[in-house]
Amino acid sequence: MAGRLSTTSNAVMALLSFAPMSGYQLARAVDRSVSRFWPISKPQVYSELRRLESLGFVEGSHVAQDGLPDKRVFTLTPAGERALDAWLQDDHLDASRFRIPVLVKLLVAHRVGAHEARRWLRAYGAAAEEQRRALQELHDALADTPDAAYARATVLYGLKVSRAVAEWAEEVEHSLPAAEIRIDPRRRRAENALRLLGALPSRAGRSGR
Amino acid sequence: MAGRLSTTSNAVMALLSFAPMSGYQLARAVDRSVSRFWPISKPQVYSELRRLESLGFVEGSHVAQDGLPDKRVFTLTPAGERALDAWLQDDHLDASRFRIPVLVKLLVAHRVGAHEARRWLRAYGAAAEEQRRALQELHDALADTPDAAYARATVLYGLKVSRAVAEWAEEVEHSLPAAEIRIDPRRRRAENALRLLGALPSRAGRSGR
DNA sequence: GGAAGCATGTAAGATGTTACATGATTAC
DNA sequence: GTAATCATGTAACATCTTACATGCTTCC
Repeated sequence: MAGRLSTTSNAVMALLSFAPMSGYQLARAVDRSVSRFWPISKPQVYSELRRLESLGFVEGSHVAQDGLPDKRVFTLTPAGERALDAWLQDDHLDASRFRIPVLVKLLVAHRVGAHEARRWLRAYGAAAEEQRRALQELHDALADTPDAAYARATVLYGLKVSRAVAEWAEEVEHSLPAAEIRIDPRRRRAENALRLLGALPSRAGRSGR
Repeated sequence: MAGRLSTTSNAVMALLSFAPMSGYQLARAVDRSVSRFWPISKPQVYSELRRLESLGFVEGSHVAQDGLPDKRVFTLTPAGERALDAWLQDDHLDASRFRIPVLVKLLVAHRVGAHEARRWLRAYGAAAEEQRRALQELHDALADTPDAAYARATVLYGLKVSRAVAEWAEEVEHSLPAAEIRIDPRRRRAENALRLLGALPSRAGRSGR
């Protein structure tokens, strides 16, 4: 068992644990389920299937269809089930990753001024709010399906995070310095900012959020 | 100007806008600043520098040191500054990406049972709480540096998100079905779950959170 | 005076995305 | 009867990570 499987591989096996599927169907299932917190593109699904097949964790069988293109339907093998369960039981998992471009922009917002920064925040906050609304709806819709307990928990995660993000945008928008000199404050402030960065702690052995 | 620059490239330029740096210094600066919301590994920093140099956005100059290895110090060129500002002003930016392995596990938690799921949630919640605490400290430390307004805002983001996540873990941990049959409930429940997935909305043209 | 760590970087490979291909079926 | 969309997938490329290399300097 050399070389541990990625979260992506395991996500694919997780979906196949529900039912055998073709690559195309799998990609669609990803879209409706894990993509919210673990996106996998369609070609990526196919290459994971190739990898998993070569490991003996899934098994494809050719199915001719009429009217539609032939397909290969993949089934999780017993070895695949074991690998999936081993992953579930493994305590040492990858940390979550958050990548948020607005924050990168914000770190150099002095280049464009507070007015522009407020525009970003409004737009970003509105998107978060819209997201929150959609997830709230989904969460409510799942409320009376007891079998959906775990799925609902994942929705609740997104719901709480988007709420926090919307709040953040609103709060920061209003706390930004009201007026700001725009006529080349860059150099001076940049140097201050740099000194600041030096003072920030390193995240060398960081534990994921 | 064919082929837009990635957020990563722009993040590198953003840091260079503070001061010229070698690849090594840059990688360290990344670690202390943007890595929290936009991680960039060291080799990635070097390859971005090569790319940016070939585009004329940064310029490297050889510096001999004594005691230490020689280095190349990179400076943002005027064209680089323009590219950075163009990116800042561009409204159509990449969406944020969240990748959260626990949620993948949670979607198939019926395979291991609620007891185990609660363990995951406790561990994940504790990590989030620890993160929150560290960020709170950092946020407080920045409170009386007016120049740090934007940096503080980025810290506040992480702070609010980790607080939301810790809350979520706690709440879900306590709302999970108290007892659960573990003796192969898989197949039956799996089919239910699959039907459920089919009912979930697709995220085809999703707007980032 | 050996081990650990710093400062500088590269090579190789894994992971992930954008764009394309193809034939049927449905929508208007 | 043409345009869009579905169902199936592949090719080419971009991004990012893990592991390695090298010589100094500091620590104990």
